[in-house]
Amino acid sequence: MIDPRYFGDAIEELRRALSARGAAPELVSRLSALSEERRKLVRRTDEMKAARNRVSQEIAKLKAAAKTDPAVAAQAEARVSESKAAGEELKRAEEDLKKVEADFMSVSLIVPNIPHESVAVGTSSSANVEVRRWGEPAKMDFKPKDHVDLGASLGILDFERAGRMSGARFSLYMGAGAALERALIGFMLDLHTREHGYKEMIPPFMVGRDAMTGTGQLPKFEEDLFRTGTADRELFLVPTAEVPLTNIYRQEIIAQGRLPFYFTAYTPCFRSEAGSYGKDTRGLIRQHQFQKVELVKIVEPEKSWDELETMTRDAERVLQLLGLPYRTMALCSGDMGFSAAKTYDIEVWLPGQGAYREISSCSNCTDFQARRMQMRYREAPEAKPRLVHTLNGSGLAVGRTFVAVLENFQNAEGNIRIPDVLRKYLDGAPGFFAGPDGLWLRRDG
RNA sequence: GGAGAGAUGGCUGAGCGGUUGAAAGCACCGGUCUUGAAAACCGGCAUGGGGGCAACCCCAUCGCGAGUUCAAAUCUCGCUCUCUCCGCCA
Repeated sequence: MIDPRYFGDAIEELRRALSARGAAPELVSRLSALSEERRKLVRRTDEMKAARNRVSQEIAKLKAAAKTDPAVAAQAEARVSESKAAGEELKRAEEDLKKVEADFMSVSLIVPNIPHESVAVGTSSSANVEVRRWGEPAKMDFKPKDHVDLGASLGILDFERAGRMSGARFSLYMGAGAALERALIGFMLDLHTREHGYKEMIPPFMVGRDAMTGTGQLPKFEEDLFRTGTADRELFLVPTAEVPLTNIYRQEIIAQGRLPFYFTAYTPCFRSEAGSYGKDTRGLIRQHQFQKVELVKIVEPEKSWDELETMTRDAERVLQLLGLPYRTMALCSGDMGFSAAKTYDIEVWLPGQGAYREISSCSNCTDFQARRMQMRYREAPEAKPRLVHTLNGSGLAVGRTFVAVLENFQNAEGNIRIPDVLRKYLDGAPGFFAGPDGLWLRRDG
C-alpha cells in the first residue's frame, strides 16, 4: 500500500509516478475519492457514537438515582427510547462506512508501489539500464551445449520421468546433479551467514492469505500461486521465501535498537507460471518448483537505499566466487514487480543460450509491504512507531545457478569443471572426480 | 481424531453489564537523593482513526468475527490459536 498522504497535494505526483509503471490512472482518482468519503463517514459515525455514549452515561446516573427516588425512573426510560431511536440511524451510517472502507481497502491493495526517482521510465526490459558487468564469458573452441543436453549425457537430470509424475515444468535431479544442487545451497547459505551477516531461517513453505497479502502477491496475483490446504483451511505454497521471511515480524512493533534484521533461507519455490506458455519451455530455467536461497532485510527507512546496494553486492558475490560472468541491470519503471520501488536484476551469462539471463532480483520495497502488514519499529524507547522498510533479493536462484555452472564450465567432452569454492561440499561425493586441475563432474560418473 | 482448560497492555496478573483504556506488580523512560551505582521516593509509560494553529477533544480496540443491550473486557453464537490427557504419526 502506498502512503495515503499522497491523496492530498501530492496527488498529481502520484498519478505521474504510477502511470510510469503502467498502473491504471483512474485508480488514483478512485482511491482519493474513497478516502475523502471515508473521512466524512468516520466523522459522522464518530459524532453519533459520542452522543450515544453521553446518553448512556446519563442513563446510568438516572438509574442509580431512581433507587432512592422512583420519580426519576420515567426519565431514564425516556432517555433509553431516545437512544434506541438514534441507534437505528447509527447502524445505517456504520454500514455505509463499512462498505466504503472495504472498497478503499480493496483498491489500495491493487495499487503498485511508487518507483524511486532514480528509476528509469520505460515500458519493457529494453529500457533497463546496465549498471555494471563482471567477468568475461569463456572463449570456447567448440559449440557449447545447453544444460539440458549436458544434464542428459551426464545422467544427472531427467525431465521426462519428472513429467510423468507431475507434468510439464518439473524436474528430477539425480545423483551428482542432486549433490551439486545441494552443494550450491550450502555454499550460498554459508557465505551469507558467515560473511554477510544474515541469519539463517527455515520458514514454513505454506502460508495463509494474510501473509501473501502482506508482501503483495495477493489479492492481485492469485493466478500465479499454487493454492492448497484442506477443506477448512486455505494455504498457498510459497512462490519465494521473501513471503515467510518478510512476514516474520508482521503486526509487530520492533523494539528500539533491534534493527536491522538480515535473514536468509533456502526454500523450494512454487509458481504456477500462468501466462508464460511457450516461454522457456526447455530445461530448468522456468519451473513450477525450483530451489532458491533468499535474502531479506528489515531496516530503518533512512538506510534502505544503502541496504539495497549492499544486498545486491551480497548476491553478486556468489557469482564472483563461483567465477560466473554476470551483469547487473537497474530495472525500468515498467519492468519492476508490484511491491518494488527499485530493483536490480543480476543476469548471469549462459553459453547455451548465448545470453545473459536473470538469476537474482534485488528490490527495495520501501514501506509498501510494511504498511500492508503493519510492521513498525521504535527509534527510541518512547518514540512513536514508524513503518520499517523491507528489501528482498535472491541470493541466488539455485536451479539457474546450476544451469550456469554446467554451461559455463563444460569442456568439449561434456564434462563439468567444478568451481573450487564448491570442493569442500563435493570432495569424495559419488560421481565427482578429483584431477590435478581440480574437481570434475564427468559423464562416466 | 476423542476429552477437557484457556486467550486481558512489553511481561505477570485483577476485573458484580454502567467514567474500566482497563487495578496491582515487574520491566522501561524522566527526576530527586548519591562521589558513582544500587535501594528508596516522585512522575511518566498502548495502538489506530477523526477534529483542532495549539493546549487538547472525540471514536475504536481486552484473540478474531457476528449478536443481545440505551450501554459489553464482562452475556450468547461462530472462528482462530494455545495448553493438558488419550489415539495416530516423521
